[in-house]
Amino acid sequence: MCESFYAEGVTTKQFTSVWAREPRQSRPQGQGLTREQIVKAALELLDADGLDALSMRKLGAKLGAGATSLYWHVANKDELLELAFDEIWGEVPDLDVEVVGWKDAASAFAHGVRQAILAHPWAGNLIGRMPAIGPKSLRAGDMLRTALRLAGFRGMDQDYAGSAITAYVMGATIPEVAWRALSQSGSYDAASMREVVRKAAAGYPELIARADEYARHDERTLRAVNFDFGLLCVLDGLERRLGA
Amino acid sequence: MCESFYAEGVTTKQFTSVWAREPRQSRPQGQGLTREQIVKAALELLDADGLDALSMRKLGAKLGAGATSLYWHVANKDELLELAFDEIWGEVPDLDVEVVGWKDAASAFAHGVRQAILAHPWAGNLIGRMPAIGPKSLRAGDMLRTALRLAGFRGMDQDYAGSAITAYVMGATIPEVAWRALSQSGSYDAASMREVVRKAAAGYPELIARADEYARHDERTLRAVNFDFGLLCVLDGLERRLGA
DNA sequence: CGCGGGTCTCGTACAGCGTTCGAGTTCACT
DNA sequence: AGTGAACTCGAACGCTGTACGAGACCCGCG
Repeated sequence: MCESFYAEGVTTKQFTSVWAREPRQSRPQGQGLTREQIVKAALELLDADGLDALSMRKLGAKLGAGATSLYWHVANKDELLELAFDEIWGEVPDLDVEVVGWKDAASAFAHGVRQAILAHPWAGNLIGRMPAIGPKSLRAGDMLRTALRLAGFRGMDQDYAGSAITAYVMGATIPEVAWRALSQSGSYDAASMREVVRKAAAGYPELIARADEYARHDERTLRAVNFDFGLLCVLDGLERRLGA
Repeated sequence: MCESFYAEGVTTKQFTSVWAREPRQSRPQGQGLTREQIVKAALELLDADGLDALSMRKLGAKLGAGATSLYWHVANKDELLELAFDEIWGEVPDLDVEVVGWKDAASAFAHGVRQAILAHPWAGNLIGRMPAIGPKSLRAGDMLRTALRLAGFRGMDQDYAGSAITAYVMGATIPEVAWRALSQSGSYDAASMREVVRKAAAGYPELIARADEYARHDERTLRAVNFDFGLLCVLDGLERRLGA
C-alpha cells in the first residue's frame, strides 16, 4: 500500500502528499479527534509494537473511536505514516553551523539521524517508501545544507555532498535497525540465529571468523565504532574534494 | 509480515532463514511445481508489477496452480522473498581483484549493486527487512572483502570498510529507486508532483532553486554523477585511512 | 424558534491478503 | 495389490485498508 506513492500502473496518477494539502481545520470544540492526537497515538503504537502492528482499527480503538473516524482527519494510512515519519526528524539537533563549524555540524546531523532512527526502528522501514518533505525533515536537511555551504561547497556540489552524507547514514542505519530489533531485549533465540548464520556462511571461513570476533565485543559499541569509521571516511573524502 | 524476521513479541522466537534449511528435494518427475520455477515466476511478477503486486494467489495463478500449493515448496512468503532477493545479487560482477586492483573492484561492486537494484526496484524495499545471507549475496560480499584485504585493511577495519561502502551504496540507491519509479515511464503526473514539492519546500528558496537546476539536466545522468561523487568520497576516505 | 448546512463519527461492507487444515490425488517401491 | 511419501488444493479464518452513506452534533441565519 505504501507503494501507492510510486505509482506503477499505466494510467497517470496524481502525486500527492499530506504536506501539499491544508489540513482540515478542527472545530474549536475540545472533544473529538484531532490530527495531532492521532499522530501522537500512532507514534506510540509504532514505537511500542512496530510498523506492522499499526492498523487503523487498533489506532481507532486506542483513541476510543471507530477505525473509520480517522479518515476524516487523515486521507489514508500512507499520509498518516508520512506525518508520523516527519516527527522523527524533529529529533535531529539543529545547531548553529557558524559556531560549531561544518564538520561538527555534519557529524551531529549524521549521529542525530542515526539516533532518531534507532529510537524509532519502524522509521527505518519507511525510508525510500515515501517522500521526506515534511517541515521537520526539511529543517534538518537545511542545516546540513548550510553546513556544507559553509564548508565551501557551491551549486550542485553542495547537493551532492549532502546526498553522500545522508546516503551513508541511511544505508548504515537501516541494517543496524534490523539487527537491533533482532538482538535486543532477548526476544529472539540467539543460539538458533548463530546456527543459521554459521550454516549460511559455510564456505566463507573468513566471514565466520569475523562474526566470531564480533561476538566477543559489545555489540552496541561495535556498531557505533563501525558507524564512525564510515562517517569519517565520507567526511574526509568530502574535505579532500574541497581542496581539489 | 516481513517484520516477522525481527520478532518483537515478548516470547522467544526461533530465528529462521531459507538458507538454514535443506530445500524439499523434488521428485524427479518433470511435472508439478519446483522451487526454481516458483522463484522465477515470482521474479517476473516482481519485476513487472512491484513488491505489493506479488501475492501468493497471483503467483499460484501464474503458475497454473493453487495458491496454497506453493506452501509445499516454500515455508512462507518471506522465505520466497528471501530467495528472490538473493537472485539479484547474482547480477553484481565478480572480478578478479588481483587483476583490477582494490579500488576498481570496490567501484565495480558499488556500481553493480546499484544497477542491480535499479533494475529490480522492488529489491530496494527489501533491504533491511531480511538478512542477506544467501549464496549469491555472500559471494558478492566476499569479492568486496578480498578487495579490501588487498587494499591493506585487516581485522575489524576490513569489515568496517566493507560496511562503509555497502552502506553508502544502499543509502544512495534506495531513494533513487523510489524517485525513478515515480518519474520514469510517464506513469505519474509531473506537474502535480512539481507543485507538491514546491509547496512543501516553501520557506527554503535555496532548495527550490536547486530543484529547478535539477530539472534542467537529464535526470539519469545527474543521478549517476551524484552517485559517483559520493562513492569517490567514500573511497578517498578509505584510502586516507590506509595511509594513517 | 426552526432550519439548513457544515463538521464529524461510525457501522457495514467489500475485496483482498497470508496462512492453516485436512482431504484428496499421484506415484515409486515392495 | 498395498503402503506410504510426495504433492495439490478448496475451504475457511482472521486480518487488512478503505468507500459509502446514514446519522449526530452544532453554529449561524431568517
